[in-house]
Amino acid sequence: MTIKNSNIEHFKDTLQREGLRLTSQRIAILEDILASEEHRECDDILFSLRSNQISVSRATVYRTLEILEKGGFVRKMNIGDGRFRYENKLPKPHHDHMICLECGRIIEFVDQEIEARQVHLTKQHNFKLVRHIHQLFGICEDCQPAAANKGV
Amino acid sequence: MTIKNSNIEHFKDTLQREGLRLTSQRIAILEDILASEEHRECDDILFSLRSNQISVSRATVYRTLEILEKGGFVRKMNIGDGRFRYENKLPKPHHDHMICLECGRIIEFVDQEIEARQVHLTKQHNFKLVRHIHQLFGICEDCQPAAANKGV
DNA sequence: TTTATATTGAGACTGAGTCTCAATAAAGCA
DNA sequence: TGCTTTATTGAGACTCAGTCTCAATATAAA
Repeated sequence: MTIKNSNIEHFKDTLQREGLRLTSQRIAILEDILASEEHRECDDILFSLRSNQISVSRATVYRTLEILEKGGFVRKMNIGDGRFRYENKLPKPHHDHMICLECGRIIEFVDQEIEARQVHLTKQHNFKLVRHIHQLFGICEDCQPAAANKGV
Repeated sequence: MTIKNSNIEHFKDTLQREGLRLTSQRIAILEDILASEEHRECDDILFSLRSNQISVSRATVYRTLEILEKGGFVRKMNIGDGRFRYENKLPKPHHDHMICLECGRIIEFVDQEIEARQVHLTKQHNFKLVRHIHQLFGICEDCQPAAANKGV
């Protein structure tokens, strides 16, 4: 069985457990997300589907993204510009993001020391850690000459 | 000179440097923010002003918040719910936030090891760090019994 | 004062995301 | 296979935070 098919099977199980139905739209959206490594917003996914001659409504994309997020297939993230982005979460271990302020490029990172400090700090406050966001904003390698010319 | 007055003076300088005018609305908004230690959204500030019989339009609050943010008087933050919050930044050293998913309470924290690791990680990627967001979401001490009853 | 122009307020507008509801399509069952 | 129940879909109305417009007003400098 291919990885893709095993994901579809896993999705099927998730839906069944929740009393939800397996529809062609839901499968198309999941497949589109599995095929991308980007951090996309809803409309990016919608247009990607359309470019493959798959017509799904915006409402259905939002609804399906919610199911996929709850099921752990997708990670919903917010880089502070007021819009949400979604990334394929399936084969990936936990990571955080560096975000280039010039070009929007996203670099993933993970650091065990930081993870450990977070646990330590929350314990100090008797705070039960559920999840976290850690985003480093700056200028990526490729944009540094350009940014310097603009006086950043 | 009081701390409050020195802040107003500082604000006056900032405005002058930018060719902006000192208006009663701008002073009222700055004073309201200086008087609060909370992480508030625009409307909270607006209603706080109104409760002091100060009438300012929403547009002016947004416009002034932008000036205050650029001038380093205010920190604009996003806790992932699609709305922006503003906090008085003046007397405060840098810090990050733990956010209670139950009650919305915000606990400030700072950790030098994490700060150092961030610098280290960005250097590895030749990424020029400008600012960062680090938010720990979970259940605060006070909400843990309540959350347990709800099966969280 | 007078003048030039920055600022304000009211409300129109924008855009991401949600909701509504009639039409459609899964899924279980006979 | 066809029938029935009910979850899902699509289109577009709606919401809500935040932005923009523009005439009226207020500031600052002369």
